[in-house]
Amino acid sequence: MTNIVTASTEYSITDLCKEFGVTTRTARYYEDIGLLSPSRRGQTRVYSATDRTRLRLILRGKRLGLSLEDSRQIIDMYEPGKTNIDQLNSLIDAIRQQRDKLNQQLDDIGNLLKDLNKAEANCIEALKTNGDK
Amino acid sequence: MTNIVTASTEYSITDLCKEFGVTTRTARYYEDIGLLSPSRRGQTRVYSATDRTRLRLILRGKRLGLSLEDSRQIIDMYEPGKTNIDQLNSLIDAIRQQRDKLNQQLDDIGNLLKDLNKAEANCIEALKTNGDK
DNA sequence: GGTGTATATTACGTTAACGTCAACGTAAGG
DNA sequence: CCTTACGTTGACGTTAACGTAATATACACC
Repeated sequence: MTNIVTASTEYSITDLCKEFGVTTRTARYYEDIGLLSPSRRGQTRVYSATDRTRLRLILRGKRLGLSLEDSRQIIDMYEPGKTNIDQLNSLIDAIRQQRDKLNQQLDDIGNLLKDLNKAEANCIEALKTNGDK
Repeated sequence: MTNIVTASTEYSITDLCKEFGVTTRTARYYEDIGLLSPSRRGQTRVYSATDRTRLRLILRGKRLGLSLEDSRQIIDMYEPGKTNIDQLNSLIDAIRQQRDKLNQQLDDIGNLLKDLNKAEANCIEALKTNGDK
């Protein structure tokens, strides 16, 4: 696999996908919608460390329930390219909105964790009293 | 709206939906798939405090990116009805899995918040240097 | 030289979670 | 009595995010 000559940091599509537990279809789909843009050796896709990072960020977003468009927006925040003042301001706005969502999630997770603890305690209690039969 | 005679804690579909910012279609859909089961006054749905709570939990789940099936599972954890030992054990297992997911999310949120802070700092910096023009 | 194994493109299929009509019933108000 | 507001049940439509199958190319191995 991993070519020896150009070994710097390149990944075949299957290697990269195996690493992250996604299918090749997924990687190609992300390319279709412009979330990834690996270079090509002939026809074959060659993924760089940058591509890998982007995929990692996308999947992190998915674990948080973000849409691919949300992830795209967030990833774009890292390499702004924005020069216009209006763009910068709306970017800051977007950042704050995402942060608000995340803080709401933090709150929700805290509550849900409490609920789960109670539920677990109930189960364990039920198991004890049930063990007496 | 809110009937005066039976005012204990009842909600019409529109009232409940307005409160949570969802459409009536959503509430009816949740009923279709068995996530809500309001009582009826004639044909008309009457939502109780319990129904309200369930809706609240569903929406909390959504904010965390859970599927409706995940939310159903979690809500079922609160009123176990489980009597069988095997059921109790698999329930505990489910609880732990959900908790693992939540801890992963906590980790992800922490990292993402850091990233957003950096991005914001970059923006503000760019605004300063841009302001000199 | 056949037999895999990885790659590609194209294209139709699928699932969740609703949106969006349409068509109708009913109770209240002017 | 007519309108307005809110309620009901269908039922087809829609979007995101892939799954899946068909077909074709290229390279390694025995």
